[in-house]
Amino acid sequence: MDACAALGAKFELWRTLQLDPEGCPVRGLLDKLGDRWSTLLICSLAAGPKRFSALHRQIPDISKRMLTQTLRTLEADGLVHRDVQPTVPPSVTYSLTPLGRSFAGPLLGLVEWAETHYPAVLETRAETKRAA
Amino acid sequence: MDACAALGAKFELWRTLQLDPEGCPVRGLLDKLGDRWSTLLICSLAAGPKRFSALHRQIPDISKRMLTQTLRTLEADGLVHRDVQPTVPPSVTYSLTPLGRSFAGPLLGLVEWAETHYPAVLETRAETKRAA
DNA sequence: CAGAATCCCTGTCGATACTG
DNA sequence: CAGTATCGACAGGGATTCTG
Repeated sequence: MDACAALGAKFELWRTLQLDPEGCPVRGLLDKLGDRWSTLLICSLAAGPKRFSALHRQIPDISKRMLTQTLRTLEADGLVHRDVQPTVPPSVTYSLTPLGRSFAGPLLGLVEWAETHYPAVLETRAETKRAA
Repeated sequence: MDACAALGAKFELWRTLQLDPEGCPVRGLLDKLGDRWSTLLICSLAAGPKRFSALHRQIPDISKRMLTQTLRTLEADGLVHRDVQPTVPPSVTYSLTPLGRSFAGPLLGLVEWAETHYPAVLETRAETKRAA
């Protein structure tokens, strides 16, 4: 059975379970990880633990608000560990948990697919635009 | 080099390229595929071609509006093929393109990770909630 | 330094009604 | 059947300001 058939089979199974978010991992997890910043932060932290301001410098176009919020969500989901040193000024270091690191494999697969096929997608988009 | 280090290395590379969406596949593609419906539709179509109303029945809580819109985006990106039969009443069949099918592999990896680790995530979420 | 709090705008999305 | 059109609600997210 190829990946395509396997995916279809899984979908059929979820469907019989009403596709509710609690029971469907795709909806429960990918909804969260699918936002603009989560995956990017995981990629950044995959290179090693980083402090809040270091993360902010690496991804300049995220606001402090969204950086905080996204990190907290990832922490609540158990993918990221937040280490607070009670010094003055405070120093907070973020790192991937074992669970977060275990996510690197599947994510890398996705990223490699994206790198490989992104040119083709851009080409298709351009054609669609010309046709319109 | 494990997946985690590989991911970190890729991030470092993108960062030197300004992380702009045009040059960064993660931002250019996962932003689109990361919404609530795209991956679900790809899963459904992975089982085989389906007509518009069949897709709608399989995913009851998507509106016709979003179903149309999401399918059109996937078509514009070259992942989905739209086949219109000019009959009365019209019959439109959607299917995965070869590019779309090639996406099934990485997506399956993600789905399997989600299935495996979703219980742990739910547990962590529950703990966080209790602590709050 | 690492946020918390507030304001406000924008796009996203659902509901509904209509059409070829 | 397979959409399109329009409206309105709501939340995502940016900018700014304040704090321990």
